[in-house]
Amino acid sequence: MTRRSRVLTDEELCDLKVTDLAKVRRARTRMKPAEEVILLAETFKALGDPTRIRLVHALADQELCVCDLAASVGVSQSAASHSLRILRQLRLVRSRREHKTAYYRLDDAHIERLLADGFEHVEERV
Amino acid sequence: MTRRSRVLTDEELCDLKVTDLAKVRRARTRMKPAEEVILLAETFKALGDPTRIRLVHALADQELCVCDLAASVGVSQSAASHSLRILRQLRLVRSRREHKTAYYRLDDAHIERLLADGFEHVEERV
DNA sequence: CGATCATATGAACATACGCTCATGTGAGAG
DNA sequence: CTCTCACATGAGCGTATGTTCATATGATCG
Repeated sequence: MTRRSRVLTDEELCDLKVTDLAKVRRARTRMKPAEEVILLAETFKALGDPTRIRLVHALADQELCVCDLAASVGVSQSAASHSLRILRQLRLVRSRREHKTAYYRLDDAHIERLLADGFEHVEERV
Repeated sequence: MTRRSRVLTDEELCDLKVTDLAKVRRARTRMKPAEEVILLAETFKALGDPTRIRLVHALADQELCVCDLAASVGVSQSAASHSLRILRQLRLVRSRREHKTAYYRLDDAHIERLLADGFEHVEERV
């Protein structure tokens, strides 16, 4: 999903100049494993779209079915469904079926906090 | 930067079926203004890339200059500089100049929390 | 069975993205 | 002044993204 984002090999890294080797070593030691970094990037990327922000924000308050979500955020049913699939694959939302209807809600409490932190950050910029 | 993400007009919305009008009204009332939503989407999109996640994570710990950042996250100086500009434009990082060197650090404490929340979320998925 | 409803999915299109490569800029050193 | 250093930026590339349109799925009803 996310670009392969190749990290330079050690050999290629030798071409890069460094001014403070201790700091670089420290940063590289602390670095999270590639798998986690990539998964987190995919998660943020999933939230990096106004429609999906609106979907998640709408679900922070109440459970909604697909057609009500589409109407709430102002996109077609198809567009809502495509976006919800992306959010579902990244465990940002989950759905349950009741008869013919699929009800969506946030997957866990982290998501709401992530969104709230984000809004808090942008609201400082008026 | 982020796609225009047009929200359907009221007229187009009439074509959408709704199962619970009260819930839809509630969601639409609670919805954040478009400007904030778009800015937040741009912010998450900026974090939606492994290289920029690594840059921000490296800066959570210490101030670093561009060449040390490039070496820390394993990309070329040019790629690091391009990515840093995006993070700077969204007020995720800020830089100061000292002689010929540009030192970067996180712009505020929110960013570190946003990243920590994100890692906490993905770490639950092993 | 066939018809309908709510949702999911595939193809296709225009646009956006992240990297590399080449070059620009501005401060310091000689 | 020229040269170098650390960084910034523009062009161009292959690829990824978000939407629409058309169609598929799967449950419910007559």
